Amino acid sequence: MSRTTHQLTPLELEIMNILWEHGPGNVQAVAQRLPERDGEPLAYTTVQTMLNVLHRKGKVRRELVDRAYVYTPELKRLDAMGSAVRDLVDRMFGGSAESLVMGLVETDQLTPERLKALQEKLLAAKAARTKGGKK
Amino acid sequence: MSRTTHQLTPLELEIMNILWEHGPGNVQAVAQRLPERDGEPLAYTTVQTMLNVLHRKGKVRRELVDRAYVYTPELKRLDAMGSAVRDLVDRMFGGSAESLVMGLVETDQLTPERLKALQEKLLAAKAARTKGGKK
DNA sequence: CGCGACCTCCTAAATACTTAGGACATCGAT
DNA sequence: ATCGATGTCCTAAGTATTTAGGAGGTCGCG
Repeated sequence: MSRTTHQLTPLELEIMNILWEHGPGNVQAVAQRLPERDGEPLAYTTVQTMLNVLHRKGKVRRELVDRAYVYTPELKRLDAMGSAVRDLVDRMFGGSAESLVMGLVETDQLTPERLKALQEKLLAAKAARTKGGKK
Repeated sequence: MSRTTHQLTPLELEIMNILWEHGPGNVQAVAQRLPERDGEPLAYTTVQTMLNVLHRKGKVRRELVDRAYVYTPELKRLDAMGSAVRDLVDRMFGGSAESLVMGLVETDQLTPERLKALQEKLLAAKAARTKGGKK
């Protein structure tokens, strides 16, 4: 067993983001939504190559529709988030998620006030889920 | 101008972590603290190369002591944290720090309860700082 | 003095990531 | 039937990252 996590590379992630946000699409759809690189868009074949890579790695599924393949995310966004965050927490914050949140505050990316509001919302949501809820 | 941020690569970060935690050190000190790779430690010269790279990039300063260079972090840990987190937030959470915290909870890396405790601590600290404090 | 220990610098090579061109197939329209 | 648009596959090359060997310098010791 080697690296089970197989973190997404930057460009792979950009493409997955497009698929997660706009739903399944073909090469053209993805290419159109990718932001330009130094004023020039990425070549069609470049995007295609990346989608191929993603497919080979099992991160997307594909299906022939008309002439072109339509790519659909296989990897769940939440799973990608989970491992990306875990990765950062391990590398940079000694494995402590709390440290990451503190870091967010210390580097002025989040104020304690906003954190409080968010936390209350999350707690409320959890309470609701526990009491009434369908899981 | 190209990439101003110049994110640290994984191995660069590992080395910076050692320097941040244990203070300035020479190649040997760093090499000893790096965990093994597939059962074998990294070669002395490999560590040296990395320290060279870090030096060329201005992330560390170095100073000849006796025979060997002693490397000292130039980049502040907080700055590295800041840009690593900002990077993740941008790539994965659409620029929203709150989304990152939510992600932490959704992926079971942090409970709302622990978040609450943390948030209270942070608010208290801030209040103290604002009222009495130095800084 | 010559040797081993220790260290630096230079250089190269393996791997991973990004980028993209060219060959070829198919469909629809001229 | 040919042409252009569109799409795939294969392949290669550029760049970044990681890994490490070899040449050569200096110091202390027998």
